[in-house]
Amino acid sequence: MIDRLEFLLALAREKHFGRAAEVCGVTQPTLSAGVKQLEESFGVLLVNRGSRFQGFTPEGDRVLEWARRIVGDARAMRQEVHSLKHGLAGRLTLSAIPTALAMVETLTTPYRARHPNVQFTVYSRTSIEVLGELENLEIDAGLTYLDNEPLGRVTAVPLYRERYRLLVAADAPLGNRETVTWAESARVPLCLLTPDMQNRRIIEHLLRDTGVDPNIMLESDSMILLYSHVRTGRWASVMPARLAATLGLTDTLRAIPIVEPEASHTIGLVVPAREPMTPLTAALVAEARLIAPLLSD
Amino acid sequence: MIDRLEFLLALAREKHFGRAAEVCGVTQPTLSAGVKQLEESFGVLLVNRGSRFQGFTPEGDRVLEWARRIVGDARAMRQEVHSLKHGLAGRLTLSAIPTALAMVETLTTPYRARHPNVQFTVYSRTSIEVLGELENLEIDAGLTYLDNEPLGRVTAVPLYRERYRLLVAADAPLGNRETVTWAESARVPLCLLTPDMQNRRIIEHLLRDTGVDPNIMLESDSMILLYSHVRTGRWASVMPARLAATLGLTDTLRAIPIVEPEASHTIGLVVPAREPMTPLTAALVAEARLIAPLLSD
DNA sequence: TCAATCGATAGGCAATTTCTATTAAAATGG
DNA sequence: CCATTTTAATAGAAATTGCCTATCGATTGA
Repeated sequence: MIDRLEFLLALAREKHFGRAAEVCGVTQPTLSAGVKQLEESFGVLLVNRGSRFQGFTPEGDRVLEWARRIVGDARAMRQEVHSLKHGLAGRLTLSAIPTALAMVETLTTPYRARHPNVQFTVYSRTSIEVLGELENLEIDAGLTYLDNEPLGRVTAVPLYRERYRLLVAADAPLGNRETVTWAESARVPLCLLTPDMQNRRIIEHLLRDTGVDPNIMLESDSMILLYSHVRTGRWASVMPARLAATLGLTDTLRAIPIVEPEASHTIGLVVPAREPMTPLTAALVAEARLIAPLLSD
Repeated sequence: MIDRLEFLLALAREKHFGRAAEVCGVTQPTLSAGVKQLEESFGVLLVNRGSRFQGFTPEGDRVLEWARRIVGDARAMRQEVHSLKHGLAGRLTLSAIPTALAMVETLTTPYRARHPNVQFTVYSRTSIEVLGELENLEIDAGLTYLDNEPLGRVTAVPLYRERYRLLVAADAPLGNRETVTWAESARVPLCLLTPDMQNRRIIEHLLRDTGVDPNIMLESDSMILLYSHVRTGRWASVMPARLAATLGLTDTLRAIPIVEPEASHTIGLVVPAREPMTPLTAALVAEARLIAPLLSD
């Protein structure tokens, strides 16, 4: 029964019988049969098919909702019983938006000190993907913006506020300034994240609000790629202050506060809104609540 | 998996492998094997055994807690999907304390008018049993005292307050009075419920508080039995006002308010504290909220 | 029209589940 | 103290279920 519900969850995120089967580690006929058995046991069609996956029926959507809950509870149960016997152990899977990747360490390092047997998997994802994966129980927690997109059924712990800096060589134009305006920044050729990233949309919005068309020379979904370009002193970028600080500034590279306006956005930990949480997730939320005051400015 | 968790729930309430198996419709070796498989899959012993059932281990208690939740959710899911297709249908199982049995009708009659395809099973139980059955998901809802024993993990809807009357023949001693005191009632030979019933304990307490040792001539767990005795005019009893009214008074039988003190206790609907509830249960709670104002005095 | 994609179906093998029958251990009762 | 009863575990057989490979039919797109 629970296996079948997992089939349904996989189908919801893959929207494709074959791929969903692969994710579940079974063959496509097995997954098809599993879904069909669910349908027979409920006496209702759950999936609209027409030689290909065409989404769920209304009943299917409801079952999906229950499946998330039941599968989540079953996992939490296993984890809790295991923790009772062997202490906190297992793997925490996180997804973080690229600009928050460098902050993950502030959570994982103290967590590991407390619970040395917990392993981590961290993905770099867009904020939309983070929420989708959270919804489908693909990940245990996410690090993303709390104050923009609607978050859905999650528990959120604010961690810090993202503020923006112009990263630019000291000898380049604007390189000697104490502050720059968004309008000035918009005139500099920039390296930014790709447009599917919310950080890019936020920054591009702030730049365009000045009435100037920004000049985006290079875009990537990798912060390392952006930084390695900026480090040469021949490119510039806009990035969150904490990230710039973490990446380290050379004497030729400056991170200049951008004003007018001094924009900021809240970044936080998001976990599925389940009560009770899995022990691993609960410990992560506890850790986040502990370190949040140390990060706020 | 879910079947195994049901085994565990049955074992929790029967405290006996054989009987639990029977309840689940399998043989004893099957249930034994099921529990053992759960233990193996968790890597922890769940049940203390020594040639007979000796309760659960701490881990077993935790798994039991999760099992209640998961099994409850699985049932709710089935019911909800069925309701989406065929409207509210199925069977609602209730347990009520004997003095509340006559009030069940005020809930079931309007419920049935709204949802004609729902069937009912109603048990007469002690208040302790009601809460136990609720805990183990044996019943969908209960009618019992809300203000005495601790209720546990339930949602409660107050319905009415139980007030006490001396049921006595008009030509018997005290039969002509407008009110009687508890002290006076304690001197009349009475028919009451058996001492395992909370109503009996409440009334006996009120009687004894006067300093008089009550004279309880006959006891039974059946209100019908008590009433049929009192109807002869040769016996007396103490019972809730609403119950006396429902049973009907003859011209030779009177229900006299008992004062000093004018005691009362709240009776209400209790359902498992689950969010969301099963559709059948949710509709019952809605009905209870509707009729509660009509019953309060 | 032809190839590719996608999901359903058929048939066979393997794993699992469940049953009956029996055993071992403990509790009960004379 | 011994015989009987009760209780749960075990062994082995039978049935069921689950999953895989191979294939088909339908749809899509070139």
